[in-house]
Amino acid sequence: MNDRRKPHPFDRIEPKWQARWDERRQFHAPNPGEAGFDPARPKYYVLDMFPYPSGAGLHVGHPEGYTATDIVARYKRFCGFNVLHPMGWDAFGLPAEQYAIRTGQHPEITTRENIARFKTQLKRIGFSYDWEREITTTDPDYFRWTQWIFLQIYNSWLNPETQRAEPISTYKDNDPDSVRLAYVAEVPVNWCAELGTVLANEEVIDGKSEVGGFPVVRRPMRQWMLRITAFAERLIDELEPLDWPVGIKLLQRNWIGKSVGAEVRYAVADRDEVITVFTTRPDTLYGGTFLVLAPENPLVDRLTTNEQRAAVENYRAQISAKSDLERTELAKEKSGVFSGAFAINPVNEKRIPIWIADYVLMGYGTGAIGGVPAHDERDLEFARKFGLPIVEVVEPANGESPTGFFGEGMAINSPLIDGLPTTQAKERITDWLEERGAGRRRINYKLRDWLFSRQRYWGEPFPIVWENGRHRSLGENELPLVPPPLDDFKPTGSGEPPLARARDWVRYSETATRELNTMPQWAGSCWYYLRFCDPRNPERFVGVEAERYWMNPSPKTVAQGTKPSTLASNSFAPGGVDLYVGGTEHAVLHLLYARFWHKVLFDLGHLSTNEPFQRLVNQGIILGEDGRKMSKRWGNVIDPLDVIADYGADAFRCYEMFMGPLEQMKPWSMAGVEGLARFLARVWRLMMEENQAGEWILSSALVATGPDKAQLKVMHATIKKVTEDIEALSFNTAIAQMMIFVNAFTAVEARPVAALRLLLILLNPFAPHLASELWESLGEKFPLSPNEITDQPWPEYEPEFLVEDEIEIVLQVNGKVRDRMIVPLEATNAELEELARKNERVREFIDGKTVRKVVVIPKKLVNVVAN
RNA sequence: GCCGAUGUGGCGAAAUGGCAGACGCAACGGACUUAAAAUCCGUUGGGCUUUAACGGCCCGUGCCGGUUCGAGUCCGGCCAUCGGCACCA
Repeated sequence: MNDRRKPHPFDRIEPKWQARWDERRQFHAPNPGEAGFDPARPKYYVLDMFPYPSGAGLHVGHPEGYTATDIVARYKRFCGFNVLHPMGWDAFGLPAEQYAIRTGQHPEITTRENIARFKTQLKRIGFSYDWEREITTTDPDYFRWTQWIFLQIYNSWLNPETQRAEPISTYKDNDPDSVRLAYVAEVPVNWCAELGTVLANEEVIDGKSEVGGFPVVRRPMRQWMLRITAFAERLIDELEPLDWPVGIKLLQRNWIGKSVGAEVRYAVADRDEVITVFTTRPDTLYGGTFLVLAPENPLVDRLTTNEQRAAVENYRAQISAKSDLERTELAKEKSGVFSGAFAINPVNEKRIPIWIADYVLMGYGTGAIGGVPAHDERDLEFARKFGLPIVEVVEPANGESPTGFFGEGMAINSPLIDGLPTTQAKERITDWLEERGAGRRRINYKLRDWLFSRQRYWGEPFPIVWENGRHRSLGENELPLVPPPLDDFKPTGSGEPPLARARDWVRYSETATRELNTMPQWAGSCWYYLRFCDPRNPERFVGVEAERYWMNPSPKTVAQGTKPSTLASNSFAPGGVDLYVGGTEHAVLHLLYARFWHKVLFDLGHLSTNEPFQRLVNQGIILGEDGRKMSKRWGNVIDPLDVIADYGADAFRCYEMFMGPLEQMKPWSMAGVEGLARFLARVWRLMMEENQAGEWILSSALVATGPDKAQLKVMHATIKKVTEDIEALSFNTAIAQMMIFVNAFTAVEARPVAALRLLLILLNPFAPHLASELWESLGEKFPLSPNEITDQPWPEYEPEFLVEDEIEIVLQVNGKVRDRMIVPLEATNAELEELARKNERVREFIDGKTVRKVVVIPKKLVNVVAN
């Protein structure tokens, strides 16, 4: 590789332009009110999911999305937009803390080093970030506002009347702590002993921690929770108008998991107790032959009869000993125990047994269900195992057996609703329940409240103190609350967070102590896109004017016709980041959490839009050359800097985009990079040649004369294709078109400078160093004022150059291509048919047959149908 | 099990229902060179066919069927791979 002559001097020109861009503050986007701000320009906010600066550095997967957004950013600047294109660091996180535990090196040092490495890599790729807006979530100037936002959440509640978050002061009942959007609860949590911390459900995969793969067990602990469930409905509804991939919307909807149904109250026989269950099929109530409680349900203690107590306790002990993993692994076989108690089915007054089984989850619904074995797969399995009665109450339309039919049909054996189809039966029976106070309509969500505390050192401390067993918030003037210095970052092992070691820090006053938990890593990434709008503001998390400017659609963009929303809601205010690109791994959690925080801040009047990200695109994973996922284990990880050393940043960027559609998973190919390097070298040699001393000088083939007709056609076809493809993020085909352009101009001896200049503008977003350098070189001999590529407008194509005088018409017989002919553009359909019928090849194939029909598609083809 | 995405040459991939395989990689041939590299020009889905020559014919977009003058594209049914969820009542 090294002994090969470099095809063009990228190693010289790339650092040159990168330095120049820095000196000129080329990509700094001025805010309203700042010097250089031009209110006439529309804005465009294009954002990458900012990385966690790991010790391993970037691999070629990261820059795929970054290159895509960089192309869009540079393109939009040519189009006259004021472009916000920032980058920063999601720097709190477990790896730095674990490294600190192993080595004693403070996570701050590790983090700083990792950031430096990442930044070097990103700069070497030539991304046009506004580095003056760089932010780091571990910086006190940043996390003071993370803490401030937490206090906003802590000090508000969701008013059920308005369905909007309001200051807690508007809550008039006597226990505000019971409705705060941030609250403390004793909840069964995922405790990971190895990591010494609790984890969110989402961070637990198959009963093991997502980080490290350590075992996780359920255990009740006192934790901070965020009331995201209060926003479940809005998180579903307001997803609708967003320009996101349908698959991601679906993933979010499924995660929230809305179920519409009814709550049914069962009186317990001979006891003053009531069991409430949730069902989506109230129409099957007559088929309910038993109730099942989750083992953790507190009712179990009160209902179990003395005869059954030993058996029940034994069962509960078995269940609690199981990890979540075992519980799901053993899910194939139903287990359970009879409580000894009975309930009364409200629709028919029948006594039905109350069972306890772990297939009923405490965390969903009411932790109790009505067993309808005929029409629920799980209940059927359970009933068969324990010999419980099966009553059929829904008849399928196709005449199959009702038992084991789980779909919708017609109600039978149900006096109140017999003969009704399921939908109506549900309505009727729910009305009946509501009239008698035996139940009511109810919507349930799979989404749980967000477990927000972690027992870690390397995270944002909670701005909370405890006094007399109660929590209260710090004042805003006490922020940022910086973590205390520590030497020992290890978990204490008891579940008490490492911050407990900082005795002096913990003591807030004579009578008050600080909260010891820290926030999860998600916290910093929930609002970073807002801070980018105004990253140095010392007064506010984001300035009012900056937020309004960057987060709302430009008037021009709106005029261009964003579709009016179908959503008629008082909480609807369209806008947000114009383009957000990142991996699918954040399809659910990060996006859901960020949307939640955004809505709280919007409701409280701190923001002007109700959603953070208007348009979302997921880039696909880049696999190793062996087709496997890139990982240290397979030794197939590729470092961008190695690629750049051999082929240059421009070739790297172009290859990343040429590999295939952005959203698709695709394997890396070094030979492919070489191909793109060759393409760029061909561009270089269109304009440059070597003199006898081996120096690059302007090519003698360059001419000041205008391009000819054929050349104009290629030029305008390329403008059209590249422009449309960038808008559609189809970068691979945009590059293919530029290759066609280059191939066309390689073949000619006299190359019009105007055509080459056009190419350089179109190529600039993809290969900015090369395009800038060549543009500058052309200016030496062919002066232009102003002679700066970035001062050029994006070219517009003229359709007149694309139309031809003559066009090729395909001739088909029975749908098969048999010949083609060149005809004048203005040829009529009748003339085309006439020519087709006379065509020798066509006649050959219709010979001896009868022409049934002739299909003429103007400017395209003639199809003669004959048999 | 449920939901979603994807299936096109040796490889990465293109194709508003209208010439399948643009563009690139790899391979092969040629020019330049003492030679190689680099560069430039050409060939390259499969099969069949004495085509003097420009060639010609058939098949081909995971499989089966349908709609249509015409299907990679639309519809129905399968199969395979990948991803997500997974006792959510």
